[in-house]
Amino acid sequence: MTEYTSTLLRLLEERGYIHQLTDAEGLDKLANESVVPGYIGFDATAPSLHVGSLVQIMMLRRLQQAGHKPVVLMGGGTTRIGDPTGRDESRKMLSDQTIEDNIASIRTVFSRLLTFGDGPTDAVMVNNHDWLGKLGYIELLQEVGTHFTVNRMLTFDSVKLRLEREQPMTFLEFNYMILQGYDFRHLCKTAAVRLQMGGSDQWGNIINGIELTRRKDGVEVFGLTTPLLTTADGKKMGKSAAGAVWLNEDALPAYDFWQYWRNTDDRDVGKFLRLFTDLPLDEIARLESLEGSEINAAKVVLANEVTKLVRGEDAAKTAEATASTTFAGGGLGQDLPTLDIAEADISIVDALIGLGFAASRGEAKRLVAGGGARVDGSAVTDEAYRIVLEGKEIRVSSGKKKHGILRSA
RNA sequence: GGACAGGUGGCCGAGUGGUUAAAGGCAGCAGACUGUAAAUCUGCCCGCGCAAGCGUACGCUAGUUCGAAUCUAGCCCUGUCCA
Repeated sequence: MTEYTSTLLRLLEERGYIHQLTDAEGLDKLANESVVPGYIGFDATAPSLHVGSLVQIMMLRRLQQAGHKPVVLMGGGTTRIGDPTGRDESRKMLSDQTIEDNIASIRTVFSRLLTFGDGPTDAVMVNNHDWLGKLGYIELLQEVGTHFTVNRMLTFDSVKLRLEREQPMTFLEFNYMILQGYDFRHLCKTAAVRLQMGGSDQWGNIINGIELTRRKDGVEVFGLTTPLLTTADGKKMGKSAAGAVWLNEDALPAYDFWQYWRNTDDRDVGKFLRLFTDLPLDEIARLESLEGSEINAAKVVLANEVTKLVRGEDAAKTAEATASTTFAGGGLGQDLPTLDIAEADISIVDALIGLGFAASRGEAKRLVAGGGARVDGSAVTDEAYRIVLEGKEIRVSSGKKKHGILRSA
């Protein structure tokens, strides 16, 4: 398995990115001979990607590190269709303006992790709406319609599962795989792209593009998928207490982002370090071999490194400082959520809501009744309790991990 | 267009006239134990209210009834089969 000779495949293999590969030998050879432009497609359904997409983004980074050219494909066109893969329900339609805005917002993350420019190995970003949007229906049918059989399309998991579960699949969505295949061929022709990467659920879509390119142009292109990333307890990555773990700063504060990684399951530490940081492998091996509570040190390193890559050095430093004063010192870190109070005092319930720890008064009261609310570290069980500020900063906590600051305005 | 089946809380899924803010499970939150981990156990889990209680909620609308998620009619949506 690990007999690769190219820098690219060795790098991807040893850091755990490879799940399936269409033609290992062929790609290995190609990567040794020339710069390989490779792309990954991203949906523009939200203004930010979340950690579920981070593997893919990191893979583009590895591609560049290995001396190749990353192509970021924004699905401005395909997002209008909606990828049915792994979904039981049709995606709601987004307006053109929303999609454009989302793409602009998502772009900021890539600029941190990839080097963009005009050079041979500089990253570029393209939008498939630029070509899919212009495509005529008859033209599309002629171009690709002859190369796809419905028989085969029905066997793809994305379609088959939906049918088996008796969930509706619209004709619109049914066309998604065709358009994605079209993308691959288009990029191969116009940008010499030879490789498409993606999550393991994208295997079928990727294969379509490969076959289409081979049949239309006789060019061999390659596909590579990453393993489906789950946390050790079997959950999909990317969800946390507050919801999705967004990559964009304005969608999730750096401190929360840092905390997400800090709370990694013991068993995932090594895997995540390899995938999501640039640390050398021997260093990672040392960190992941830490036993018992010592592994917490490795989690701090993980949180620092990932935050540094995605949010920048300053964000990582501040988040770590906040965490260490808050948890170890019992003090107040500057990165905690803060609530400015104009009055002399505030009820515990309002404070919890104001800090975002409870969505309603009832929820806040339940939290208090359950013994989960703390003021300056000591539990408050009286829901009528009022916090008196007296000009000081006061720490209010929900449980052991969520802390916030009250401050006199 | 026709026949049949179905649309319940974030998700899955019971429930066929009052005892149903709606069983059970999952997810989530909190407590205990720990290491800001996992596993386990316990509590909570629509909103407002200190409370009694009130308001909303079982696709939509209009009815029947003292009383409806449960019955009736129309409509919308989905699936399967037929045209």
